[in-house]
Amino acid sequence: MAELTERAQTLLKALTERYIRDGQPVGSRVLARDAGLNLSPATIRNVIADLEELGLVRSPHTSAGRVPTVSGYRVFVDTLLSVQPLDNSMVGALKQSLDTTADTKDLVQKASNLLSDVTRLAGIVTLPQRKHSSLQRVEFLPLSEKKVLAVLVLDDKEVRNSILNTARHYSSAELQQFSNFLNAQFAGKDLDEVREKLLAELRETRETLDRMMATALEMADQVLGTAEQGSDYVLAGQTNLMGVTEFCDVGRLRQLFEAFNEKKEILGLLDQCVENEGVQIFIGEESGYQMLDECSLVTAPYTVKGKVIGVLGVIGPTRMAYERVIPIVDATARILRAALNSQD
Amino acid sequence: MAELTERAQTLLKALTERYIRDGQPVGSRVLARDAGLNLSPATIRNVIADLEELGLVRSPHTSAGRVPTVSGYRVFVDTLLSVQPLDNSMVGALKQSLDTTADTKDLVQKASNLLSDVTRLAGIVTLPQRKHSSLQRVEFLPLSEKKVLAVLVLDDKEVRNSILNTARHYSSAELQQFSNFLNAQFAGKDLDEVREKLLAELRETRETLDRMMATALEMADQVLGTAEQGSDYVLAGQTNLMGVTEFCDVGRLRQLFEAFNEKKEILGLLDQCVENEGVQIFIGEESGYQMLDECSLVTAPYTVKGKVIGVLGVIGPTRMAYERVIPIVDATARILRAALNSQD
DNA sequence: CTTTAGCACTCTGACGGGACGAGTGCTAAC
DNA sequence: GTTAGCACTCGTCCCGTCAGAGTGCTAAAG
Repeated sequence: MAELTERAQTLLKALTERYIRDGQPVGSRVLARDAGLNLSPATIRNVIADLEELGLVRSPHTSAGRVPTVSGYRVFVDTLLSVQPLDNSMVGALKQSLDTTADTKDLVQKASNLLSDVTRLAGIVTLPQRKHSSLQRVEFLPLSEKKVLAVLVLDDKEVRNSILNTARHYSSAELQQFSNFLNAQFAGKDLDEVREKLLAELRETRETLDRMMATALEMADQVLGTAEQGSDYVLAGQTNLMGVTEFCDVGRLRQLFEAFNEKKEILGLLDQCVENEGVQIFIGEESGYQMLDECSLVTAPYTVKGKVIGVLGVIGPTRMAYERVIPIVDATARILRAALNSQD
Repeated sequence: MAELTERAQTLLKALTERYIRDGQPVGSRVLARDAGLNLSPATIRNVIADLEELGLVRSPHTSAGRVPTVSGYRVFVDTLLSVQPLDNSMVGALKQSLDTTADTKDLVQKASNLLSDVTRLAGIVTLPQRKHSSLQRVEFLPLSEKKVLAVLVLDDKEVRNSILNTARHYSSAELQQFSNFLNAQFAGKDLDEVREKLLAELRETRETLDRMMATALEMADQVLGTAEQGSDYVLAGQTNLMGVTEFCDVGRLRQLFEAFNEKKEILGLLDQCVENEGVQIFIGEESGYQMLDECSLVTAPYTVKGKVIGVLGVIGPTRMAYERVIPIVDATARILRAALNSQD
């Protein structure tokens, strides 16, 4: 692949940019004017023919211009693209919209909106994976005759409560005891570590027949069960995709939206981006999911305390303005990280 | 309007049903076969001409069949419609999917999914209006140096927490005092009543300079502020609408989806249904919102302890199977009410 | 007076051909 | 290596035609 001549590269770049701009197959004539090289259309045609040979462009039909293929886009984003640095006012604006006072869920929602607003495409942000976060404390409050409210504090920004149905009534004092016991045992530990120890203790304690501890542990187990939600994401700005000419067909659009509802597959795809540091791009069928056929996905992971805990990105047509979208996704990831890490 | 002859009614009914069934303008020939009356197409045409005069049907173009107008639909649903009673197995299935263990938010989400799944249209459920519900208790927990977690228990199913940023650190003991004080004062009272008393006390207490009480009240005020979210709704199954032939145009579809995102207008519409007991129907432009032009909305309010606290319903094309949708909406409202009222 | 048959009329949608424009590939000349 | 010229191929747009569906009207039958 590296044996593309400089000229061929320039032309592929010009062609792709042009096609991204106005969505029409690009002919040799416009390319001659557009590319800056002082060449006649005929020469251009020769070079383009080579590109076609290599599978980087193709023509939709005999006498139309050329359109980048998936490989063409790949080369374009990997080696030809000149990303526009984000101007500072933009960064400021982004930062401002993600004020740090909100809780995690809010932040994620806002980040998603932000991405979709700024790119005019669909924004997607996974909820932070909390299984590696530590348990700060647990509280139990009596709610009614046979209901107990469990409050799980994960960190400064993340609190979850769940309602437990109990076999009998528990008094405030009893519950307080439970809380104290559990906090002494588990506070500060990782959630999955807690889970593990919990099960071990549960087995052991059953044998020693310490009713109170057993109950406390069972309760804790229940809470963790409900708290350990599967991963999920927040999507925003799907309607933006309806403006895109590629999806003028309702059938296509429907497929896409149904994929969004399914979540499983999209999540699988997003999971692949977790390892990769920095911006990652899936173009069209590269994703392996054919409902994202004419879509590209631009993602970046975000971290808390150095650990990657989620992914955010933008979904749009393959024909999207990568040079604009990439820095935006990148910046948003950094800003979200900053917002999540701020401990004020 | 009541001066429709029996025959005209029968024909309008047959025509509407037929049109709902297959979406094509209905001609006199099919109507002659379909309506059960033993009349020739020619006779039918005369009657239909009268209906057109009355504005109940219209033809899309000169030599097409007829289509019901909004007024036509109105007459149809108000006086001609024979709603199918829901068979019991269906009711059972509905009940089952709304198990009562979930919390309010979950229930609402599930109800919405249910509506959309069963009707194959879009389901919509407003979140319960909680401003008339009573405050069961308040708890404050220290979270970190200058953060306090406030837990607001509204009732057995509804717990909210919010994180307060405080001016200085408060100890567990202090916070416990606050909780006790507030619970003594306000537990069991309506939320807006609490709010009112709170403001009054706040003024008074400032003068007496009781620092502790003042702080407690201020905190409570903050919590109430965050807890009193504006009304909102949960929508499900929008993708179902993409299968509907009426919305084959992406532009239309987009308008509709953007209206869903706006929420304000839809909420305004739903609010109108709160007063009305039982199922209410908006057909097409009747709603007054032109983004719902070719849509109908079938709603029913749901209650808790006798008070209407929300609305649920279905959004679909005017050409929807009312006789099926109406009982489903009705039943779902009852089932949701049962689920919300169960106090086990 | 109501119902019906017959008929002319109108409109839509599908099909097909011709003109046009865009763009290519090839060849031969620079 | 580059370019101009030219024949060729498609896709699109614009009719004109034709069949089908359904109407409105009129005149006859019940």
